[in-house]
Amino acid sequence: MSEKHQLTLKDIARELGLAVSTVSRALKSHPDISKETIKLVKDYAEKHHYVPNLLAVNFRKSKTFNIGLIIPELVHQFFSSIISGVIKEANQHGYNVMICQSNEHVDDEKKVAQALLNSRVDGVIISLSNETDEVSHLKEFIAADIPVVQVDKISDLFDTPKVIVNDFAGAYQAVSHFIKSGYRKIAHIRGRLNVQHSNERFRGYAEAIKHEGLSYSEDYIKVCDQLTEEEGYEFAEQLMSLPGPPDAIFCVTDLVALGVMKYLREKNIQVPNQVGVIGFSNWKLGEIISPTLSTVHQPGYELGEKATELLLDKIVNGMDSPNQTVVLNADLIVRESVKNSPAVDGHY
Amino acid sequence: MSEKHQLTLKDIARELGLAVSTVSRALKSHPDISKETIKLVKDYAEKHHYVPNLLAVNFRKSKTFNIGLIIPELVHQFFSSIISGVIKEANQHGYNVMICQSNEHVDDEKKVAQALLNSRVDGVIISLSNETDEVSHLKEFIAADIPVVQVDKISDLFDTPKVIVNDFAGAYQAVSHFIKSGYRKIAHIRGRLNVQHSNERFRGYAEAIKHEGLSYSEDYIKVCDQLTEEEGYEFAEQLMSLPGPPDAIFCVTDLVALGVMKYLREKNIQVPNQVGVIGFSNWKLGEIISPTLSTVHQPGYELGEKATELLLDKIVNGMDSPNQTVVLNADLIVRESVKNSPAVDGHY
DNA sequence: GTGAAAGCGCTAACAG
DNA sequence: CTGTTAGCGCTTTCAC
Repeated sequence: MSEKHQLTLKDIARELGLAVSTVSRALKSHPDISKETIKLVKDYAEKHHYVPNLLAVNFRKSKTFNIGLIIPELVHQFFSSIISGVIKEANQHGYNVMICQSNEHVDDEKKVAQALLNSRVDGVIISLSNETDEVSHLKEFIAADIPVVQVDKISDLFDTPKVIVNDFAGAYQAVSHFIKSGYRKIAHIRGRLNVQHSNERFRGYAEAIKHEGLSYSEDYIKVCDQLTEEEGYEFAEQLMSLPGPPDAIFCVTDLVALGVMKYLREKNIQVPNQVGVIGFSNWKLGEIISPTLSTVHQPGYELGEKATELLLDKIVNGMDSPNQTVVLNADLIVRESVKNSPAVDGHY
Repeated sequence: MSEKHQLTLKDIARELGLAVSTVSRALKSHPDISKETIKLVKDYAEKHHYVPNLLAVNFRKSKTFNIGLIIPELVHQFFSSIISGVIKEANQHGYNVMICQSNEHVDDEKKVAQALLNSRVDGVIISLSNETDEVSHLKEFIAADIPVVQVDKISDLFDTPKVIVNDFAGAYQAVSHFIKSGYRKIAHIRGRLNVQHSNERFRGYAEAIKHEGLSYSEDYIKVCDQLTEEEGYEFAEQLMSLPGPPDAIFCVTDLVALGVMKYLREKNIQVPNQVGVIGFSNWKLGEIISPTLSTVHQPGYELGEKATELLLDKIVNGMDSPNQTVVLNADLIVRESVKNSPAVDGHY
């Protein structure tokens, strides 16, 4: 294998009988440099495959061109969509992404935050762990002049740009669709009371029902703790055993909806004719089961893109710009688990 | 906000009346330095939260402490498991991971390879795209003295350390299990003829059947092109319409198996009693459908860990060590889609 | 227009 | 044991 001493500015300068600084400026088409010299240098660089030593450039500029991304877990369709959006947007602007997992634990979150701080990332995007209820470890970034953007799972205690999904509108849309399709007794299996997502989805559910002049009984609201299929199954059983069982169930997430569908199938309750089901998140598996699951799509990829856009803006233009909160739409995807009444067809 | 000029070695040297080099060496407990000085310096550094400037260190050492990871797609359970393993192992040794997607296109693969080359990563882990049939773009890494490790989707044209899954043994295990459970007419929906995975799984199928003194007819072998649920459904229909339909179907991947199960459910063919089904990959959704799907687990996380281990070895110890190929086991996970004959219980 | 020189923070040979 | 010195490759004043 040949000697692979990488070509440096010095080499080019020597060969061309120029000064290093001239070569450096020529390569960036500095106005001071004559057209001829620029051409000369650029041609030489191209011909000999000059590649700037990023290590040196970054050192000189005190920039790593790395941004940190802290998410609860990597192996998860929603989060990997976010990651994908972040990477694409970051790479497009010459930045790398350092991915860290908190595993939904605040201790891990603190550890990786410290690591990112030490490795001098240029900025950080974070989606908070479920356990996180104070943000001192994140404020250290701000203290070190490193911008932060929060995405999806955010905290009001921390003033940064934020990108979130409109859970309220998504839920509202789902429940309205139930009503337009002829369902009247709509139950909701919701998530924990202290989680913002769950509260917003619940609010969307309640508002949609109210807006249509309907009402729901407290019996129709069930609270999931772990958001598992088993809980869905369990709560479906409870709901369907009520004296007046619901004719539609809106679930806080797809996995819970699958548990519900499993129960209904076992009891030979027809979906969507006897009971309609809508989930939330648009997991791949909703397309695969039968009947296919109607759900509310969360635009993970776009969340990642947008968050990165906001972060790069802060990195490039400084921390002083105002901290906006961007809200992306969560849209209903209608599949077989909701019946298709004529009243609805008219609308779409 | 206070001035946040980061503390440097120079600062410490000045404060302590020492030379910069002494401070540098003290911080790494160099044997030449006296215990007292070491303690003095370390205490000071600790007290004032000295953090080495990685940019400078890396520049000096010509090391980025970045490794590149090229995978076909991020939003995919198997690949995100690999990523997760790579990140964990890399971080543990002070390396970052730059993730790039080829989107299963060789053109994208070439582009990201070039980008990684330019950004001077210390090493690369790659899982080839389906389209990749020549590896000149990867050999450039070797020419630049950057070690490469291949994982899962590999090429024989490129001599590097490799980490793969024992597809043959996994398939063999699955089909043997069918036979031990009392199934005799076992079909196989396989993948493309030019894909190594598919061929190995087919070989495992064929060998297991042969070993048990059985045989299969060519009618029982179907070739999937896209590995979709639809193809599974389609081929299940074809298989079950044969004059002598199979009593078990081994599928090249879980998604195909789900298509098969969908067909069987619709035709009211009982799984597992009339027909047994086994998939491959251990996707999350196999646990959720009913009956739950037996499948062969591919250890993605472990693949990622092992590949990183091999890569770091090359990075640290140089490129000259021999290129080993590590084969990890793919183990059968028995769930409800295979009947539980007494003959089997005895074995496990 | 171009060149000379300084310096980013750190490491490592070399010298005492 | 510790200090001096040089230098990694690049950018950026400041001269000419």
